[in-house]
Amino acid sequence: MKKSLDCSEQAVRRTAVAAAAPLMTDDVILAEMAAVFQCLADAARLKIVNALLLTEMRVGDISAVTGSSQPSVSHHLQQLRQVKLVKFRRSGKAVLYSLDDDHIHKLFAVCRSHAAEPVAAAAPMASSQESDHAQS
Amino acid sequence: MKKSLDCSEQAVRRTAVAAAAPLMTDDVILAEMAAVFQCLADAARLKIVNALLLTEMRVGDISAVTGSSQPSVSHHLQQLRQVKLVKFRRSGKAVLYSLDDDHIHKLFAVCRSHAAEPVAAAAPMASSQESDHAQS
DNA sequence: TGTAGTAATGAACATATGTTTATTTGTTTA
DNA sequence: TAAACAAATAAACATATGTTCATTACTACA
Repeated sequence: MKKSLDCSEQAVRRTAVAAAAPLMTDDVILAEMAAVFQCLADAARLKIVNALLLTEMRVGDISAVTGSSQPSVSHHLQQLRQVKLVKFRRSGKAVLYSLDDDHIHKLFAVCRSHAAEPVAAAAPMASSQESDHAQS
Repeated sequence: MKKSLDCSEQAVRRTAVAAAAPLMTDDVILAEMAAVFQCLADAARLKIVNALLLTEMRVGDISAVTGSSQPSVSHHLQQLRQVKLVKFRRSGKAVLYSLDDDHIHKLFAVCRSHAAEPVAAAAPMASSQESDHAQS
């Protein structure tokens, strides 16, 4: 077990890993981020966001467009408000909801782009395991 | 109840809402997106992603850096692989994990930016309700 | 071949989450 | 002020999720 000026891949990695710890995002921020992603981790809420990408809407409209019940939409909107992804305003007897800032637009767009990506097109190479996708 | 060429705000909104439905993202894609966000909706997994933003690592390294148990990290990595956010390769007896594509970098960055945002800095204007944040 | 070292799997548990139903709150307008 | 409409709230239920502990499967190397 003697190593002097070890430049092996292992050693390089060890160094990188050691340097990683201090660069980790603060736990409080990570928790906030998790809450934001959590809000987007539901098809019903994504549908709501999708609807609001197009125009501001009343709760009832959203309910109609997405097919979720009124109380359900109301609950979802509250969660989305809590993480500041949507905001609302009153107009007459209606409460109009809309997306809050630009982050939500980006998150939706990037994720859709990722989700819509082809599944690495099952290339006809031998019969290597096609599960998941390791490489090498 | 007679309206001819109604240009009221309500009517304009009704039109927009009606036009929204056809523009909704496909349900299958939305489900995929929800799965992706779901993977990011956990502080432990976000911590793993955060670590991998910096360098590729072995499961054991990730376990050490994040403070999660080995089986827990392994489970999380599988979820992340399933939605193609991370990939892996073998190097000797180690299995090295890393982030798969650029989407995950963007998602993490945008979300962190959103989470780190100031809470609308409690401006000293009268004593309007400071809960959530509606805007008149 | 056999023994470490490393990662994946599986079962079980406690907790968190989304939906429904029923009800309440708050605005508007007649 | 009372009726009508719209949205928020609450309780309850079934389902999903993350963790732990124990065990199994690989891979490399002696």
